[in-house]
Amino acid sequence: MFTRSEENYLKAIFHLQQDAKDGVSTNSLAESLDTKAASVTEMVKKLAGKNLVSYKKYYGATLTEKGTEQALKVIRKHRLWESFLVERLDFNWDEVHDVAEQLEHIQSEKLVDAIDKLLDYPKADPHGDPIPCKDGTFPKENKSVLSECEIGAKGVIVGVKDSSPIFLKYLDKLEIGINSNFKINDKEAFDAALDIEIDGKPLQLSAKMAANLFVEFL
Amino acid sequence: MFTRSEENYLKAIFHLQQDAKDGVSTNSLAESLDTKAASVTEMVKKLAGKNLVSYKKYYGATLTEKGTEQALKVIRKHRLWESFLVERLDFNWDEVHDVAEQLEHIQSEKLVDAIDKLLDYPKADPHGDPIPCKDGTFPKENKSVLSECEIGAKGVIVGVKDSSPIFLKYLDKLEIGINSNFKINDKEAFDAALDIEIDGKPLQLSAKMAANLFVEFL
DNA sequence: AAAAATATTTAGGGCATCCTAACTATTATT
DNA sequence: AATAATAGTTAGGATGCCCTAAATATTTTT
Repeated sequence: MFTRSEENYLKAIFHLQQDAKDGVSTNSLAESLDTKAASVTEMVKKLAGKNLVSYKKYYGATLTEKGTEQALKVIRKHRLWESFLVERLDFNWDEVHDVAEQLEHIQSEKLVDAIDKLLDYPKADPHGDPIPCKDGTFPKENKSVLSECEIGAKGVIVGVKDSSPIFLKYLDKLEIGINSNFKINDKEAFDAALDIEIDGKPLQLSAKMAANLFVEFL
Repeated sequence: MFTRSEENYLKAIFHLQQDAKDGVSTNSLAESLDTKAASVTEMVKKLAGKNLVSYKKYYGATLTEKGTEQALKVIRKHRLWESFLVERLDFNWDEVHDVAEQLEHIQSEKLVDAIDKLLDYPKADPHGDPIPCKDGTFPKENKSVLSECEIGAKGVIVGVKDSSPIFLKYLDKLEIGINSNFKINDKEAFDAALDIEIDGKPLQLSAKMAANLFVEFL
């Protein structure tokens, strides 16, 4: 139906759209796809021709409904495969991304659905990112950023904002993971570091760390 | 490491090499890859340049050791994925081929090995084809073609020669599958049809059917 | 062994995706 | 508002893999 390249562009546009409210810029797409602006312009035109994005010269691209649908299918596959790798094949959460980037392009609805069923319809991937439902809707989420929580807040880590291996491995080292319990004891006035307990163990978390952890309250 | 197209060529050459003892012809490759002879010539030259096949103009192609190794890796992946689809995702044996054709190109040794382990190191895929070991050797096989067995022979179906959905579905209809027991009661002089019992149920199998079933004796 | 049939290769293009370099539009600075 | 800086587009070319048509080699037939 769509080429691998087209799917990658749609996915990238979808993700960049989440932050920036206007059209996704050529340069940001080029950076996120590790390609050059000229290639992006070309592809975006092609996608516009297929009614997957709407595109106005010099003003960036936005996914159409059709494009969003397709992007979500790819993201769904990516996150389901990541879940499968961790849940069933004992991959660590910092080593699933590249493989999932390949697996997300496998064309077989039957296969995705079977993986979904095998995992008992998971709501989130190993990084806590929500897995789109078949119909393109997202499961309801209710998460906050740890750095924005009040002193005294208690809850559970439910996701990471940054999924880079370097961050994930650091969390492993600190024994912080999805489902870890936390309680914020204090926040340093100087650098906004948190005095926090994770699964009962007290430690300090830098503001940058805390800004990349999603939590839910108990 | 290698492109999808290169991998497909290597695999096709490997399979065609099994029958024909001299080099694999341009035309047979073109047919089996559903492409044109001119494209084959071009690609075979490219593969020869990479030392994956040895090629003499007008006399066909043969895999080098390096090419064989690579072909076996792809075949291993294909057969492991087919096994996974049937064993863990409840695919039927007639619907795994196309998906496995995609999955076989996923680049991740860790992934293949994990699937292998998950399935407890299977020796054969759902069609009874042997799964190459990691080191490129094949598990020992000891199978015969049903049509060449003697009257009175007893044993177990262990594989199919033809894996086309049309044949596989027909076998399903007749309730013949891998591990079915058989006993040859008679062979018709006229058309070599077999009077046979499959799992105790007597039926007639045409010579053509019998020629596409592999068996092992008890 | 010459002619006919078949198989293979070469020549010349096409399409998808990428690239660099040159040009143009938009945005930021003064 | 003019100029400088930045972002985006266009032009032209490269690569990988495919194609058709024409040329050539091999094999089969007579």
